[in-house]
Amino acid sequence: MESRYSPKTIEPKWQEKWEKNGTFRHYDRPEKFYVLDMFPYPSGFGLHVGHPKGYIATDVVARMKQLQGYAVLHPMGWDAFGLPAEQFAIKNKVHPSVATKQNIATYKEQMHRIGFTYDWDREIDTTDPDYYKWTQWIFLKMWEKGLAYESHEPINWCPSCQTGLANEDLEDGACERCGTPVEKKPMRQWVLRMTEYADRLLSDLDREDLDWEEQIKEQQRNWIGRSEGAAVRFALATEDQASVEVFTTRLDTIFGCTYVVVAPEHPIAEHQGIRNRAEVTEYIGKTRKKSDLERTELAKEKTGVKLEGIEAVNPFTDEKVPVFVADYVLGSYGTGAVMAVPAHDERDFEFAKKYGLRIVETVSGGDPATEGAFTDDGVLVNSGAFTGLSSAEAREKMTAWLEERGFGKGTVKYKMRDWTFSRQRYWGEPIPLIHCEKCGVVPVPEADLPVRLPDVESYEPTGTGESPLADIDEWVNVPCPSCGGVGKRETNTMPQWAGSCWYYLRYIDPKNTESFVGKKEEKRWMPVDLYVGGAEHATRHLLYSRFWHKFLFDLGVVSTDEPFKRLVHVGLINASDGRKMSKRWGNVINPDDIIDDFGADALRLYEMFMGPFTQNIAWNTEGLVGTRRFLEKVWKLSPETRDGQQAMESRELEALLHRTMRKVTEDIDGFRFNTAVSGLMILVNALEKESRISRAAYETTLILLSPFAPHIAEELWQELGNERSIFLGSWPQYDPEKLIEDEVRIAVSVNGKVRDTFSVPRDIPEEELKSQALESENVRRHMEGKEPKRIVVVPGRIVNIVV
RNA sequence: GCCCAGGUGGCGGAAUUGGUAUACGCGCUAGCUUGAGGUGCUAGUUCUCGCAAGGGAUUGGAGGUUCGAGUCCUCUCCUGGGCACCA
Repeated sequence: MESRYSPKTIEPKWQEKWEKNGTFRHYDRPEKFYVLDMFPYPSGFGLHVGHPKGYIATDVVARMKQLQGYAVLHPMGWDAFGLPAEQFAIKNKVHPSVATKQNIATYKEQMHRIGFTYDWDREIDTTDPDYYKWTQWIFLKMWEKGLAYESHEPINWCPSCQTGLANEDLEDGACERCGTPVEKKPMRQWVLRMTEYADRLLSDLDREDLDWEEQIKEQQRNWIGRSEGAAVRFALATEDQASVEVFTTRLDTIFGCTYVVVAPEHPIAEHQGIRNRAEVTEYIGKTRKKSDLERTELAKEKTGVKLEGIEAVNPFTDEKVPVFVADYVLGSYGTGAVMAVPAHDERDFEFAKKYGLRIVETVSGGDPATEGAFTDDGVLVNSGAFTGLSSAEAREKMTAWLEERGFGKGTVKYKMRDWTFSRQRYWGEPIPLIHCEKCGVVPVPEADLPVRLPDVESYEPTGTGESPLADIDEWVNVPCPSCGGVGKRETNTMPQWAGSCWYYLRYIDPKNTESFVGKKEEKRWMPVDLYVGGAEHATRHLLYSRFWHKFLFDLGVVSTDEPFKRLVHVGLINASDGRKMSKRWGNVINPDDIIDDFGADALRLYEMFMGPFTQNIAWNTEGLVGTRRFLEKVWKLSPETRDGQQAMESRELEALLHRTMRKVTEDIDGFRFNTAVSGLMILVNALEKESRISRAAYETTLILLSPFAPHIAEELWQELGNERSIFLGSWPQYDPEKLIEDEVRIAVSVNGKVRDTFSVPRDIPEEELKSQALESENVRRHMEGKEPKRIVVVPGRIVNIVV
């Protein structure tokens, strides 16, 4: 065989054969392995070389797992609802589904060329009514259980996208999509009670069978933001016996509370007893107009207004303290009111200085007069009966004291908010509810699902808090399913993240019309054994889907309470200039071009070899030369060596072969693809130097290579005369006995510095090793005639002579 | 400010977990091959002194533990990511 290595011919050939023969659909094997990628949003720009990195990794794993005998489920689909398709529709007056279909076709074609093992019979598309029917169904279940509620609280509003946003959709107080600063806007919206699950979302992160990277778990912990503290009721010194409940994590400092602050949204700011009403109203009006960004970043200078005529009573001291309204207190966290302790809180300290308020030290350790607030724990002073206790003891005793007297109780608060779930846009799942004048909110009956997205004249957002759907009278006006009276459909749609909350369940049983997933199928495949995707989803998709999954678990329709057993995040591939790959910078590299020049196998190998998988890395097309050269080397390995004779490997080469079996297996399992590839390179370099290789060794090498470079491996495999696919063979298992080499290289060091090395038989006695070490000329020179004080021998490694 | 991750050749990066630092690959240098290209082949390549043998230095920096430290401990500097007036 003298043919040249031509990926252009062999790659499409095998892709087609695998697909036709169902090479990767062996679902009846006893042991299952479910390996999942975060499915992409099919944008109009197509894939760049960064996108497939994670897909290649899961494909490598999927291929190895299949060779190891598992039934492997490896599906792909499209998270296709979202703003870009809608914006494209507005501009070009085509239905978003048209552009979406085109984009999906492009993505799919690009993916095909890379040679993935996806089962396209299980392909799903979140915008398909047969799919979103079940997204709507799950929403209705949540509504039934009281987890979806209508709210009129001010929400994040992006004036450019003209839609409400969830907290998770913000980046530094701006819209994550378009960068426009977000405003607070009171608006009717649907909200999911995610906080109900906060404690479980947090504590289950510590489950031992949840094999997630610490980094991602930590991000979720921070996002959920659990604080233990106390809610304390401060009575108001007013006639109506009103009170303000504050939340604090530092109850131990309460004797130093010299005022109380409420957020501008707090109802007490409307209290009748306020004498400077005009001033307060003006202040609140001003803060309302500020964006979150302004309220945080720019408001370094704290502002506030004293509520004249209102005083709060500290339950511990019976002392009356003034009450302020100030926007450094957030209405959306805790109780929207805090007890201010300037001596032990930096924010309160700053505010107190500005407004000339008293500063009372109650924890020793600092000096408020000279050093500012002392925020550490310490020993209590000026704290009545609690003086002398440590902060921790005091918190415990003071909480008990509160609870006995009914002034408050120990509480836990979370930073995470409920999920603002409605969008005032077109291209999303319609929320399947009907507003009836008589019955209120009525769910669309299950039999009437899906509620399909109707065609509209204009996709333009209305900006009124309703979606463009509101203009379609014949769609909006429906009889109430409950009383038959006049009803109007809910016109808000679900957010981009809805469809991805449960898609991994649909792959398991994608054609089921009776249920979102069959019970038997669900039990067979869940949980997902390996999930790979971008770290940017740590506090969004990965939180949302855990929330939905736990809900489905409580509902009894799924059998696991965590969806993803093992999670690994993929490091980004940036452009060679270090920036993100983007149309905007003109630095995008298309995988099609790389495949044209180097082949899919070279691309796959390179992306795995570039560097540690989870790390961000800059693209470098020059590097592909190396993986292409490597494949050429593999290609040439065959002619001289496949002579049908029973060649025998040297003990040394055999050891290398078995070490490589172990290395490649363990490295793939551990996501150390870069070192797995380098191990393969070392093996091939060694084989290249041999005049003859046994068929067994050659086949083993091909199998080890096959997950990374499947096309060339399959081609060479079948060149050998094998008729079944290489991927229907079995993964090699190393023999621990053969890992060990007979000869070992020993280093000799004098005082820790290596002075010589020599080879000895592995089981040489220690004494002999010592004497051989002392014979070395160079070693003796460095001993300078001195007697060894001590000789440390590490068998098989090193002899260190101490003089 | 808080929480993660990480600093190793010209570059991407290895290092059996305390035992020969710089594997593997890119690039570079020299040579071969080709009409010409390089996605071909051979040799060399941490820096530094030396013709060589060999010496010295070196894993962001400073200390420490140890026969022995990239790896462990203390302090410190820098980079990337996340959170951030969360009481």
